[in-house]
Amino acid sequence: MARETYLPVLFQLFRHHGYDGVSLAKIAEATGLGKASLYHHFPGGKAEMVQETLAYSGRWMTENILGPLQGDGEPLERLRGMCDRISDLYEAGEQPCLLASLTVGASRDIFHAAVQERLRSLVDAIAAVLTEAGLAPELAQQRGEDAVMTIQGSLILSRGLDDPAPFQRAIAQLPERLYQGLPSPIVS
Amino acid sequence: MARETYLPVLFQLFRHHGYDGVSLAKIAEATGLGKASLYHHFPGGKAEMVQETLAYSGRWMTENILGPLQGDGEPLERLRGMCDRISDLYEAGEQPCLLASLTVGASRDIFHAAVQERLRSLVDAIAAVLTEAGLAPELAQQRGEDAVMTIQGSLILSRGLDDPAPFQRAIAQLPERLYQGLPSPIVS
DNA sequence: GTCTATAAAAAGATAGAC
DNA sequence: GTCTATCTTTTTATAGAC
Repeated sequence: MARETYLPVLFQLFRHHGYDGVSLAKIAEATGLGKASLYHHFPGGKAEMVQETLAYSGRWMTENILGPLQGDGEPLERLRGMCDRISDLYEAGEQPCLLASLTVGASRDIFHAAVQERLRSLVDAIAAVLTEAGLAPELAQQRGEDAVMTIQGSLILSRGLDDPAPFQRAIAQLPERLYQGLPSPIVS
Repeated sequence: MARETYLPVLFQLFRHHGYDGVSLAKIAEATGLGKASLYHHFPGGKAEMVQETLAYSGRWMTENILGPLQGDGEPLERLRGMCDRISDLYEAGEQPCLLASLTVGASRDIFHAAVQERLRSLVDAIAAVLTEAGLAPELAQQRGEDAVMTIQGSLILSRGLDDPAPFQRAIAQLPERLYQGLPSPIVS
């Protein structure tokens, strides 16, 4: 089996348990591979597994979020599409965020640069859409940050409360909130 | 030394590294105690240390946040005071949240109920202030949720970006945002 | 590419002296 | 209340057969 086969499993493991919470024994069990086989696919051990998992989720992000955001539909529609994909990624508020989980413990230092770049690229992509829609660049940047903090915060809250409603409501309101003060196209 | 002496140290360790990321060796080093001495103070081991740390931070929360929120000043002033204490707690966006760190890994299952109760009590306390100020209860509840998700999300973002500005801006804007649509008292 | 076996280190936990 | 010493289990990692 090729290593890509195991990336979805690793993704689930690391987003839920973080770096320190995942042992090779757990990975072996979840993948069905022996420990030695894991080292065959990932000679660098757990750190390399996380690196590859980050790259895997980064490809998903680029393809499903960043790409469409730079597309050519109406800006507001692109933001709505983004929220749909965000909801998919986190399964309507039931699943944790890999990036957030990696900011805890030993992994913070190891993967900080990668996490930072991923957060920044999402903030920037949202800001670019809003700028294109006519918002002042500085305000657009702030709203990009608002969007990401809303996603992250609503996930923490929904999972902490065991209630997906706050996440779902926040995501549903997000496009209009980001678009506040901008002319909605083709209202009539 | 009494066990309370070590709670601030444990608080820092667990908020930064979570449950799985903190070993007894680290705790021994940070507290200056031997492992055996730690078991003298906390016979239940690491799990009991986290329990006590949660209780410790809960007392701080009650005294500095929940109590003042139920006080008798102007509602808007109470919300501003809450934001000041929140900023203290997280050192203007530099420090992570214990509750959020405990939602990762093995600790999620163990401490989920405690984390849930803590989040809910903050949401409810904010909602109560807004209801008192004249907001419809359902909307007040949503804004309580918005407040907590903003705090959590801005922390993740600021620490992820290595830039305290998003946290500081979000916290600075929070009281007025929560108060939106309500009459600000004594404007003239 | 996967396995069994094994080694080396770290982590959690306890006994018993002071 | 703190320590040294020790034990057990878990974890990471590797060697080598198939």
